[in-house]
This record gives sequence, structure tokens and C-alpha cells, in this order.
Amino acid sequence: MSIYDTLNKEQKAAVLQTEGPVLLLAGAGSGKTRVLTHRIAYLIDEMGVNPWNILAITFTNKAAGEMRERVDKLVSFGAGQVWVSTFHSACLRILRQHIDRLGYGNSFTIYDTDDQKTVMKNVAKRLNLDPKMYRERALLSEISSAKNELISVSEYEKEAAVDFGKSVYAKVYREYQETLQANNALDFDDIICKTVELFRQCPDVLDSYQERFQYIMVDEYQDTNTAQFELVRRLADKYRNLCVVGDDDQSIYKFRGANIRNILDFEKYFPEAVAIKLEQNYRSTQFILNAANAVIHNNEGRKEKALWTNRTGGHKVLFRQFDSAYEEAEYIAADILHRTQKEGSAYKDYAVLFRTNAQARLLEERMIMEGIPYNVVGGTNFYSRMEIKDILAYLKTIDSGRDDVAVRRIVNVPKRGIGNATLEKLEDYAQLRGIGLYEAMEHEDEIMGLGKTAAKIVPFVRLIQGFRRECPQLEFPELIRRIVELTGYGEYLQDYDEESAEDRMANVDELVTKAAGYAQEHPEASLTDFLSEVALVADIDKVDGDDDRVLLMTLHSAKGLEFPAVYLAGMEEGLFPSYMSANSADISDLEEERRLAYVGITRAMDDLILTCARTRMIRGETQYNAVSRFVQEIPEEILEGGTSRRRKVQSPPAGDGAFRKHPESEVPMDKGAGAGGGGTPPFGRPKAIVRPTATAKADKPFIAKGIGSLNRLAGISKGGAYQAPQELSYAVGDRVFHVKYGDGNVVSIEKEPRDYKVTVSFDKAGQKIMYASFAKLKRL
DNA sequence: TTTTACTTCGTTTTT
DNA sequence: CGAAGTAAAA
Repeated sequence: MSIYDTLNKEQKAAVLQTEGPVLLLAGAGSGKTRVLTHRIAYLIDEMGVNPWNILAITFTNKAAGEMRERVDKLVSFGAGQVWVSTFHSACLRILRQHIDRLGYGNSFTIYDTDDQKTVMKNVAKRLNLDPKMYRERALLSEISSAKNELISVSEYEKEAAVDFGKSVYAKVYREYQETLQANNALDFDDIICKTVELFRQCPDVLDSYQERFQYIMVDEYQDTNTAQFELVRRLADKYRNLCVVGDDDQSIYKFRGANIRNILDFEKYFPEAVAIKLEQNYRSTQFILNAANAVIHNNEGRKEKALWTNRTGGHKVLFRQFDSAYEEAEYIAADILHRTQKEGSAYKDYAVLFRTNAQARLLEERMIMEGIPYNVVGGTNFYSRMEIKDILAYLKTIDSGRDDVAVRRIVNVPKRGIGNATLEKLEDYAQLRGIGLYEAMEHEDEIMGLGKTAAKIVPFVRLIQGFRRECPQLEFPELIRRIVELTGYGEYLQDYDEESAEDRMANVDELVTKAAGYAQEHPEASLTDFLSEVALVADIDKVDGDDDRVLLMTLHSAKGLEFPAVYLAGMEEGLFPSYMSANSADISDLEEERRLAYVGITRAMDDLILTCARTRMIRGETQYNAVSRFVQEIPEEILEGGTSRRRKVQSPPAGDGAFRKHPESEVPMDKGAGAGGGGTPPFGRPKAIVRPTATAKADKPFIAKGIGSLNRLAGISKGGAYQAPQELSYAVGDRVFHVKYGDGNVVSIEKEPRDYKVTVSFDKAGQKIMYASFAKLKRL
């Protein structure tokens, strides 16, 4: 019996259809990842395809990692040669090789949303735009959609000549793009569309990749945008072995430019395509599946699918409404605790999903109070924290110095007395000479009118020059520590905000740890490589499946995951569906929201619990919300539970508690009740519901700010977290071994507050300075 | 030039 | 409620 016999008929067909275009319509939980991995295995083991010639594109790095792992297990040999990556990292790899053909430097930097805003702010200022009329957000989103549609600056200008409303945007687009190029930077959208541009302009480059990737697979195809489609289409144009997998019902990234027509029209672009539907669901119970089907059925213009399962039994979908969001959170935490104790299930069997990141906080507080180990996925990305961005800006400046945004960020951090006035003079000079900000600072003596501030610039330039000199000798973690040390960044954090300083410093330490891990895994990597790796990590990527923790995340982050028990919190009109989409003139906005509900429901394997609150604080205002229409769309016969008017849920009722015995004795839902579906708040609202201040104050210090600090709270250190060694097993003069550099002699050892600084003269690699906790030197 | 006190305004969602 | 931006003070 072969591994392929475990597949059902359709899955098997999809695996065996290796040649030509394939459209795989895979419903939620229908085992599409299994199909993809088996297909890769089949290509290699049975069809004799060189693993080198296979490209698999996933949505997140985490998904890529999982797929790689599974392929490794399945394939007898050579799985490591398969390219499994996201669109962004695949394109980044390609661009690092060839972007010089488009007039950029190959060590370009990547701008995140924050950096984009900074650039846009400057652009708007330069063009004298009224910030009230033209918001950065709006400008950026217009440019982003243009890029996602592969509309270049000059094409946009042509459109603007006809459409007067676009003329301002056209100017902004040009200015923005020129600024990026001057800084040798790409934004997220550029990573994709510059690759397409590369393929368009350099047929030889395209050809080499077409030869390389003879078999291409794309996961989550419903979330690709036009640029990504074009990219894939060109790559696959020669051999036409393109297999896309997706589910139009799970398309939830329209706001990011995802074009649902990519999947709906696939057969138009590839008329010879074979379409296969996967409709058997292996994940959820019949109840959960029915609920999902009932909800999604309200959408129009979708490819009809009939998801079915042979899983019988299970529990009905549970619905509970609470007076306040606090009670909702209390219930969820208490219920999880109760279930884990009753059923002996693990914490990682539970996920709490919600529409907006802001909802995480209340839930988080409650988890802490109940002592439940948890992780919040998303929110502020680790790499977008102030302190991390500061350090990264130093690294970027050391690495290239062409990135004005980075230079500007750190030039006065910590305070060096270089303020706006000075910077403006520097920028004028830089503009005049056509050089970067940092370069201008190197010529500080040539600039008129700087006066005595010129003297403040010199030490900064010296500092950067010093780092650059040391850089070749230092590993990334040591370099980061050196930055912290020489700039006095620790003291700066203290100065900045005493309360958060410790947490922030811990984040910096975590960055050091990450840098060490990266350096170890990629011994040949340059600073540029490290910086670009860091730019593309999503929050979900860092979730460790082995951690026994409840996961708290948005519905968007939950895509592609599954859990035995899922809580969907905040099922309220105005929140989910959001106020924006519910009131939108465009029905498709609401439909996307409904697909999101569908994604949420289908994450659950055995138990699905929907909760909502009558009142909720949003932006400092108490809002009164009706039950979400998505709850109403679930047939009553598969829904259980109702409203709870009790003020406090001490502990959930054991077994089939009171509220479950008599669901009919309580109002099951607010169907038709209250002020109507629009969620109009009643007049004469009471004062905001306030919890006892004692509690509120008591748990405040415990609100952890991220995964890193949570681990510290729980006293857990993740693998690789550094531990300053008490004593070293080697001394000056000893022969030691290092994983990367080989053998060498210890030249000197310096004790520092947190660690030992060891200088080793390696036989082959020369002299290096490293920290003992990372170097893991072994005495010979 | 930097710090501070005050006003304004808004987020769905993220690679 | 907060972040972020603005005006005024130090």
C-alpha cells in the first residue's frame, strides 16, 4: 500500500494530475495541504521530477515551514531542494539577485507601514498638500492599490490626464516612488511588482526562472492580487504546470488588493485547466459544518460547493450573550479552565478569535487572572516596536546609510541635540548635492549656517564609522549589543519612560537572541540578509505548535489553522460585521465579512462557542450592540444557549448546567428586539460600566506587552534565550572550537555586567570578538 | 530647540 | 481611551 492510498478519490486525482494547469477548489478542512504535500512527493518520487524544479508558494512563513516539514517526511530524498516560501520571500530572493537591472542597489532596504507613513508625510509636505484633504493613509492606499494592479507611475499619470481627480495622486505617486528609489528602498507592494517588472524587462532572467520552476503550486490562491497572479502566470508560462489551490469562500483579503476573480476566472486564463473540487471535510462535526454552510449560503456570486462530513455526533454550536465585554471575557476564560479540567484537554486545544485586535486586551487580562497560559498573535508586530525599530535603523545605517528614513530615525535617538532645524538644513544640502542624509552629515563642515550644531553631528558620524569598522569582526548579536552600549540606549529607554524601560530592554535582548539564532542557522548571511528576513516575519510565524497555550488572535490570523475548540468573541452588529462593512454601499464588503465569519466557524473541529456582549467600550465610549446577523443566520436547531443576565460568572456550571437545560426559558437571541439591526444606541445611556478599580489596578502591571514579556512573566524562556554563564570553561590561551569558525586561540576575556566578551583568534577566520553566551565555544 | 499641555480624531483586517 | 499632532512655554 502506498502513501497515496490514504487519499480520497478527488484528492488522489489532484495528486496524479501533475501536468498542465490545475484548479483545485478546496473547501475548508478538505485536506488541501495534504494534497499539496503528497503532490510534491509524487512529483519527486514517482515522476522523477528534480526537487530543484518545484516551487510551492504559501501564505505565511509558518505555513511554508509546516509544508516543508511534511514534505521532508514524505519524500525519500532531496526535499530540501524544493522552494517552499511565501510570495514575498520568494520575490525578495529573486530581487536580491537581479534588482540592479532595474536601477536599484541589490542591498535595498524594505519599508514597513511605519516607514511608508514617514515617507508619505515628507512627500505631502514637499507637495504642499493639505493634510486634512489628503490623509497619508488614503494616499498610501491609493498607491498600494495601483501597485497591486501593476499600474506604474507613468501609466497612472496617463490615467490622471483623463481623470482630473487623480492628478494629485499621480504627483504623490511619482514623488513617493522617487523618494523610495533615492533611499534604495522597496515597500511591501514593490517586492511583488518590481519582480514582475523585472520579468517583463529582462526576458533572460524570466527564462532562467521558468526553467528553474517547472512545477509551481500556489496555496490560498483566493487571496492573491493581480500582481501576484501576473507573477505566477509569467513564471508558469513556459511549462504551464501550475496548480492553484483555493476556496473563494475564504477570500478575506480584498482590502489588501486580493482579487477574487483570479480564482473565479482561472479557467479563462488557462482554458486547458483541469478543475477538481474537494468537498469532503475532515475537520469539523456536522453541526459546525452546517452552521458554516448556513452562514456562507447568504452570499451571492460564489462557486457553489457542498461541504460534507461523515463525522456524526458532536455538540451543537453554543451561543451566549453577556451584559458587558468584561463578562464575556470572564466567561471565556472560566470556561476554558473548566473544560481543560473536566476533559483533561490541553490549553493549545483552544483558540479565541475576534474581529479586531483591540478585543485582545480584555481577554488577555482575564487569562492572566485565571492563570491560563496564552499567546496573543498579532497586534503590534515585534519588529514594529519602537525600541526594535531604533536598533534596526542603526543596523540599516551601518549596513548602507542610503536609507534616509532610518538615519532620520536615529540621528537624535538618544538625544544628541540635533533637532528639526538642523535636519532641515542637512536635507536641503543633501537635496542640492543629490546625496543622502548621512552622506550630507559626513560633509558637515561644508554646510553653511549650521553654526555650533555642526559640532554635534561629528560624534554621530564617528559613531557610525566606528560601527562600520567593527562590523566585519562582530557577529550580529554582538553588534547589536555594541550599539546599545555605545549609544547609551539603555539609559535612553530609562529616560524615555521609566515604567516601560525594562520591558523594552527585554525586547532588545530578544532581538539579540533572534539575531544569534539567525546567525547560527545562516552562517553565510550578511547584515542585509538579516534585515530583510526580519522585515518579512508575520506574527503568526512565531507561534510554536508545541507550546501548550490558548491562542488569542484575529480571524484573519486564524486562517489556515484548526483547533478542537474555538470561541468566536464579539459576535455583535457594528463589530462583526464591522460598522464600516455593514453600512457600506457595496454589498461585497458585507460579503467579505461573512466569508470571515465562515473562516472563523470552520476553524473549529469539535466545539464552537459564539459569544457577544450587550455593551462594549469602544474608543472610550460605551456602545450598545445587537447580536450579529451572522449568529442569526445559523439555524436555531443547531444553536444552543441564550443570554445570561447574571452579573458574574463565578465558574461555569458543571456538565449540562442550568442555562443549557432550559434554553427555551430564556430569550435565545435579540431577534427583532431592541432598537433594530442598525445598532442605534438608546438615549439616556447609563454611565460606562466600570469594574471595581481595585481589580483594574491590581492586574495592570501584569498586562504583558508581547510574547517575549509573557514568557518572562511565566518564567519560561524559549529555546535559545540567553543565559549569562557563571563561569567559563576556557581561559586566555586555551584552544577552543566554534561551530562556524572552527578552531582558534582565546586572546582575551573581558567581564561585562551581563556576559563575557571573548576575543578569539581563529586559525582560518581570523580574529573575532564575541559574547560567551552566544558563541558556545568549546575548549579543546 | 526642546519640552509641555492641549486638542483632535479614529482601525476592522496584514504580507 | 489613546496616539498623534499642534501651539505655546521654557
